[in-house]
Amino acid sequence: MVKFTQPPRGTRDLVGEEADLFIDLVGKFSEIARLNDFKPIVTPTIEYFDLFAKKSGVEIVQSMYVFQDKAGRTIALRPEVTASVIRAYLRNLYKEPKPINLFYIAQCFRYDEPQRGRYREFWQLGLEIIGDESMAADINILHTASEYLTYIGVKHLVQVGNVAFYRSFMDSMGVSGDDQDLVLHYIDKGLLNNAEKLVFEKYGEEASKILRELYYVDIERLSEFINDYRNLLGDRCSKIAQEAEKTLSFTDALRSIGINVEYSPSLVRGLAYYTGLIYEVKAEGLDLSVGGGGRYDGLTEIYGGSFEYSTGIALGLDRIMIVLKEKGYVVKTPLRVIIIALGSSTEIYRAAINASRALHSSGIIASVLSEPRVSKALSYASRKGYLYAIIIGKKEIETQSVTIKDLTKGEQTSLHVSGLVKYFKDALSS
RNA sequence: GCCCGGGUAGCUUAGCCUGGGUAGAGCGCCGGGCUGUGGACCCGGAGGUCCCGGGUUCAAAUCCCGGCCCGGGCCCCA
Repeated sequence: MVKFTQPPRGTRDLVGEEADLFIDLVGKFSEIARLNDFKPIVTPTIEYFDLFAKKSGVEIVQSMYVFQDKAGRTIALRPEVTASVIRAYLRNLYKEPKPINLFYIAQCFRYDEPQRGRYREFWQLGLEIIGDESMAADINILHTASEYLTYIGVKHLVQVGNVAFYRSFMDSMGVSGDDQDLVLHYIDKGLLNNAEKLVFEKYGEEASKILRELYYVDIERLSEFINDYRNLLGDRCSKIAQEAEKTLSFTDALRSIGINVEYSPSLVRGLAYYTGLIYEVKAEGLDLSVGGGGRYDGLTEIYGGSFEYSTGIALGLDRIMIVLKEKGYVVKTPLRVIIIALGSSTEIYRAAINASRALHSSGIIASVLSEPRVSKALSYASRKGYLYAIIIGKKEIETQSVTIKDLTKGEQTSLHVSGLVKYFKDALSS
């Protein structure tokens, strides 16, 4: 039987240090995104099921939370945010000058079997750029993501792939769209043999040989490789050569700005509507990826808009938290003081509240505890980790003073109320 | 969907294999020692359908069967 105190499977409560960490990381993401001039976007947690059914692969659709609302609409909890961003763009932002840089912080839902780093409710930190064909957009995305990860102390590696290679070659070799999806699916799973076998049986030995070579080809040799198959590729040759060039200069560019990057031919992220460059972010010390994204040019068309370029990334906040927790990351806590109102007379309480307001105006965290016994109040204060306790009781009211106790040193001083803020400003700066 | 491990106080858990008396402990919480001075310490207290149901037995947290729930692995993803 489920206890009432237990949240549904695959969801969790964040309390204490975990909640602090969560809020800290969300704040820092927003900070970095804004510094890079991304604008926030907030979209609904629920969407029409069809929005996702159109874009995402079978896997995602099957793992969605779907239900009928009271009016019989088929609604889904979002499994990801990109579809919503594109929808919102088509409705509200299409007239804006391009490119449009957007960021979001959003919880998503997938009905998977929960395990380490995989929850049914999870948080994504996302960046999207709409309306920029150039590689600069992808660099901007990854640079921003990387700047964030570095800021919070997560060492990371970016793996880069490009689905356009496989698609173009397979187009040239006459591989059907469905078979292409299957091949990419196999490659994604690391089952090159299955992919080869499929291609061999249906499209011949030559085709499977090329597929294999493509899988192992070095990025530096890619252009050369494409040149070797100039005849086969025909007029696709120039397009794919361009993609190869783009991929190479993309990785070079990332490397030149100090990002750890590697080309990974087996990276295909087969499901969604990725059209070119794709990337995945691995954090040091975690098998799971902490982020992924890529180009999805033309997704706007699928939703009935005009063609637009777009690219983006989503970082998994829950997984980033795992990395940081293992590293022993601690959120810095600012100065917190507690004001002990000794007794419950209106005068004392008023003085205590006024003191807290004065401290707040200087950015100091202060709260009032009403408690007639000093020993209890101080016990609470020290166990709660306050550095200072300010005592206000009868004596203090009579003399217009406050008693400040430094809980670390055990020292205690008394001063006039007017000197309260200055005391803590001095404490802060020393 | 498949595979493994679990479910005993708010939390972490001992006990289960090898059946026996009132189910223990640590942490936390509350109170007192201490009516204007904390942490530490000492004393005391509250808090349990031992996941649920059935079976075996004089007797079940413990053994058997069924179910529910949770975590982790495969796969896939963030």
